[in-house]
Amino acid sequence: MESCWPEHLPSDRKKAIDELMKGREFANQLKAVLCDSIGEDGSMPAEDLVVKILNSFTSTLSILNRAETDEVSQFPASTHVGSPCWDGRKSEDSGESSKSTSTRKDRRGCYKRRRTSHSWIKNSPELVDDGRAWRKYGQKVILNAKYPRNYFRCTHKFDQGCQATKQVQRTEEEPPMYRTTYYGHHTCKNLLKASHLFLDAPDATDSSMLLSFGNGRHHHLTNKQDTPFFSSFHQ
DNA sequence: ATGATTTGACCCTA
DNA sequence: TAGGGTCAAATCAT
Repeated sequence: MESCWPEHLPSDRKKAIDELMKGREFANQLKAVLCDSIGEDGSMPAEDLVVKILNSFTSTLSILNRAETDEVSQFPASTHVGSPCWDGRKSEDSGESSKSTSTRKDRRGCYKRRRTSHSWIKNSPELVDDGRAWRKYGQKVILNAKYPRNYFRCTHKFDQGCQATKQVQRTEEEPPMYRTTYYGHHTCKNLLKASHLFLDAPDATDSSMLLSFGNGRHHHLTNKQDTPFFSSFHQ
């Protein structure tokens, strides 16, 4: 498998940083070129794109630099040994048996600190499809929040080891507002859905970017999965 | 049959 | 200990 990142190779990291700095420099130059050639009408999607690229470079560089100093012990050493580096939870090699309380206890130490990982927030009045395949894995009622928070991970977490997750929470503002907090970057190859977006052919049956927002811990719905979804494409 | 969602329990951090 | 993040069995949808 090509799952684990070469995080323990400082020389590779240096090279990666070097390459990223070069890339950022090139993006800067590209931006300058674009600024020269773009008209005065104010709309410059290309420059917008460049800005995003630059932000991406900058973020990645800061992640790498930070990791060099204080994220050395981000992952428990045991997770690198003989188990998938992205989780290492399934350590019950004794087959099933489970059911006992001891299997739950095995989760000890498996959580990572959220604070140290890179994140960014996106607010939107609608639930917009970001072109990625997400899988909902949890929902929590948050203190002092009117709406529950929804937790998503990348669908390819286990088959490609993609670490990306996101949280979506509706704010209490009058025009409904959805705050999406992204954690980590996608390392998976997931271009199928993205191309679907550009084709603008939602097929009506596969608008898989669906989020649910109940009013609390229990949805007061007639049926369990009657109407718990909002389609991001319905306008 | 397979994959996604729901939801209560578990576990970690502050 | 409370609040929040994650797991995983049960359930639902395709």
